[in-house]
Amino acid sequence: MARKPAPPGSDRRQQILEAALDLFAEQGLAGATSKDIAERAEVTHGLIYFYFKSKEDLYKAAFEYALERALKQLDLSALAHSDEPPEVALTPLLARFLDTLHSPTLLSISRLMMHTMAHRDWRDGPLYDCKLRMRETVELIVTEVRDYLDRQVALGRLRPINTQVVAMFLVGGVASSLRWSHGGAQTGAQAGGDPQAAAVAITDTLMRGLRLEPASAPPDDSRAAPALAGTLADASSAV
Amino acid sequence: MARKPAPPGSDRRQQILEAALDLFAEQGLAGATSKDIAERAEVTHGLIYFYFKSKEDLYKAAFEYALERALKQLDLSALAHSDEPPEVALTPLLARFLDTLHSPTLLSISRLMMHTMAHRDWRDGPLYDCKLRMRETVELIVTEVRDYLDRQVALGRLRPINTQVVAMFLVGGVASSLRWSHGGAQTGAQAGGDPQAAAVAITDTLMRGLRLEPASAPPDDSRAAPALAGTLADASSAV
Amino acid sequence: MARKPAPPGSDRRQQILEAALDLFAEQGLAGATSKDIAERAEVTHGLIYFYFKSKEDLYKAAFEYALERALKQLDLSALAHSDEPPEVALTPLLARFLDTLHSPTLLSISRLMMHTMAHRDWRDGPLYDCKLRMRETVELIVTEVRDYLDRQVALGRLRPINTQVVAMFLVGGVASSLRWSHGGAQTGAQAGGDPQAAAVAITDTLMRGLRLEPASAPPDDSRAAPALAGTLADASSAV
Amino acid sequence: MARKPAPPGSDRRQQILEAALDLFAEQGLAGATSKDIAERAEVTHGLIYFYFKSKEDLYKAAFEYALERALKQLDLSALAHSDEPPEVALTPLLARFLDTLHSPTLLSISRLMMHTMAHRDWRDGPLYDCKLRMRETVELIVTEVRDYLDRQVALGRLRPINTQVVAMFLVGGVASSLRWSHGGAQTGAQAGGDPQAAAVAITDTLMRGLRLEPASAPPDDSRAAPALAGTLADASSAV
DNA sequence: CATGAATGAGGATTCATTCAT
DNA sequence: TATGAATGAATCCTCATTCAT
Repeated sequence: MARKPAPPGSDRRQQILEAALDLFAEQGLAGATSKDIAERAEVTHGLIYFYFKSKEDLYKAAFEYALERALKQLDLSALAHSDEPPEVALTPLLARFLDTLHSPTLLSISRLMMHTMAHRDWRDGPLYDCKLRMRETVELIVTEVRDYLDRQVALGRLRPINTQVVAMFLVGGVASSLRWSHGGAQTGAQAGGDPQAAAVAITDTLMRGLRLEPASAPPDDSRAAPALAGTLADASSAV
Repeated sequence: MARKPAPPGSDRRQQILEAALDLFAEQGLAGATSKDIAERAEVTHGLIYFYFKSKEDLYKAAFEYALERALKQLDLSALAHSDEPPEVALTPLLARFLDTLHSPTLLSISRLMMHTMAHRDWRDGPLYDCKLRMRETVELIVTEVRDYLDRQVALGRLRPINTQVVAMFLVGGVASSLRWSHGGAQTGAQAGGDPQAAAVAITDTLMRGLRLEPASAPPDDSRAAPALAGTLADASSAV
Repeated sequence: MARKPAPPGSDRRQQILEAALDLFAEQGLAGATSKDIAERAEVTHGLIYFYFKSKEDLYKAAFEYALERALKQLDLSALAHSDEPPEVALTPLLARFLDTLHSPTLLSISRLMMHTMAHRDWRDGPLYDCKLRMRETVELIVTEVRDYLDRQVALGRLRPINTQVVAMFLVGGVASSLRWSHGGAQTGAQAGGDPQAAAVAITDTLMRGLRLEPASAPPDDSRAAPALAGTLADASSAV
Repeated sequence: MARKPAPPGSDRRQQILEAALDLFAEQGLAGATSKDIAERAEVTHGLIYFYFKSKEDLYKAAFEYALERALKQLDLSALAHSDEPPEVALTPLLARFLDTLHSPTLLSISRLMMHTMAHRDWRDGPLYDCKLRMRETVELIVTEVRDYLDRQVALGRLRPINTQVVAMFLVGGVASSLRWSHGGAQTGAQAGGDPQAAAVAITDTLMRGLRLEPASAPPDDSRAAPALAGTLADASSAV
């Protein structure tokens, strides 16, 4: 008695994935029910188990789906191999990052990832795969940024600071913005602020601190720089 | 059938709270079961409902309990009214912050907060109170830091930058560190890194970017400063 | 784990309703357990919540179901607009009423209604809807009887007595029979008594008191008395 | 740690009984909780089990307590051995009966009895004792009324009708009034009007139907009586 | 492909009852 | 007498999952 013969061009699997993304983002793996997901996808809940092995499986699929979408929108390729100065190469990337995290369409993605991270998961836990995947991705991004910074240092534009630490701090600091916006407000745009402007402000301030400045106080730096290098090296693992 | 007469000196309510904190941190509100909580607290599950109205109520109580514990350990009072330079006043605070977030005893607290934030919660949702409480707390901390920075600016130690933005970035950036550590690893201590050292690195770098430096190139600054001021003003709401 | 594919032609919803009617009748809303209902309906308890929102909802549905069944069996339409004398119009109605109340199939219905009435229910209590429904129904019946009596008075067959009061007493008195039978015995059929005869006895006696009789009719009495004696004898068990 | 030393003159047992009466009346045996009863009695719930073996036991005690109170207020003694005409002996009794059932203080008693009767109870069920007790009591009342009617018949005031049946119908009919008031309304006085007037109307109408009228046929009655006696004997078990 | 009835384990919550104090 | 913390069986209800159609 399969009535609705599936309107041509409709992709039920996609609908389910999209609905799952939203609901898992709102409620987490345990909180979202398969019935609710089916309802939001305008599909009967039995169908979920045609396309996905289990709820857990659906979570993983939704996670992967979200991750890919976010990475595509982020477009790291612009940074790869770039030798442009930060204002040209880095700032737009950060702006896109902030955009990604705050855009209404992708807000659920960042929330989904927060749920994924919040979970304490043992090696055989349901979300463990997702957490591994996430770690990989963060490393990918940080590496890309670090490589860019390395090139800038080589070009003599930045002080020879520990680029790994700076990359992590940069990415982490920007990412944290979503903590406050999600944690605090319901509109997601409450803070209003133009992400573009925020990106400029952040890179500008940080770069100012990293810039290779001939006129800076030599005695202070000579003492600070080595110490800093050491601590940043250690700090890398903490960030 | 009330057998065990409660070993003297034991505080069952406390035990339950502690167990709830751990389990909610690990699994979230929906994922943690009252039975598991009772088991970890070494208490029968019926007793939970003697001390708490519902699982939700227990979550709120655990959240509040955790928040207070974290704030106490953070000890903001050291920063209040301080006119000491950043190395003396700010760095130890950040170090304590990082400590708080990473210390094994308080690791569950930060995870609990991630769960709280990850949740999309409507005005009448179960975790809404917690989210409000969290927002308040973040604001409290940021305000304290901003006030300190304002005083430093007044003393001529820092450029007259938008202190609100800087405070948010500082706090947010540091806080983000727990994202990566929790997101990636299972040991919680994997990143190892001395929080003390990380705090030094972070404040040092940021302060370097903010420092009022007589020797810096006036023409560059005169152009950069206004632009920066403007974007930071806008950015304040975004961070 | 959906095994049994529902024997064709079976109406699970009906089975549940029927079982619920029986058990709520026996034990009341609070006393009957959903597990027992499911068992009696030969259905798994989960299924109850597929067809009904809650136990309370099931109670209401069972109540409505019972009420409709009773009203159909009562068949008030025979009385409506009738100008026949009481022996023809009223007595069969009462007989059917008694039948309804005592028939083994419908015994649970009357018990269910007693439970409903016994409950003290505030405007938002679980059984309030049922009580309203019941009041409506009683009023419906009483009104029908009163209208009939009004017509009889207009035809000069009865004294111009307060027909509302008489209608209520008639209906109430007959209904009370179930109080005693239910209150006392466990077989439900113990009182045995032919409801037909009881109905005759009751209308006969009451009508004798209401009849417009200038001079009591000796010939009528001579015929009535033996009949009365017999019917009252039978009725004794019904009252 | 027995703090409150029980104000002298306070009878905790009584308080509990009273509270139990109210709550069992409102919710039935299963619906009322011991904690609620304790609260209404302004007593801790542990104390209930000092005075009563179990909730069931408390129900029985409350039932007995209520029954005695109702019987006292009914005061059957006025009818016993009375040779007064119905208007003098019977009508006031009915009026008191109606009063008892409707008086706010005793409303809970009648409700408690409805709960008791509504219950389908097997020989070993929790309320079985109460149902037996109730049957006894009804028989007691009916017998008293019947004996009175017998005396009236002997005095030649009433036709030699089956007095048992009449007594049952009288008591049952009157009792039914509470069905409507409890089932329908909250004021208890909605339909009924003045219980006094109702009592008059009822006895008047019934007596009019039973009165010995000069023209009635004696021989028929003499034949009817023996047959009647037999069937009535059976009827007794119905009460 | 799609449906939705059916299952049953599991989870939150209640509550009668006990008992050390 | 009186208290109230503690227990645990029982209850209502949910929900992931299956499968005949």
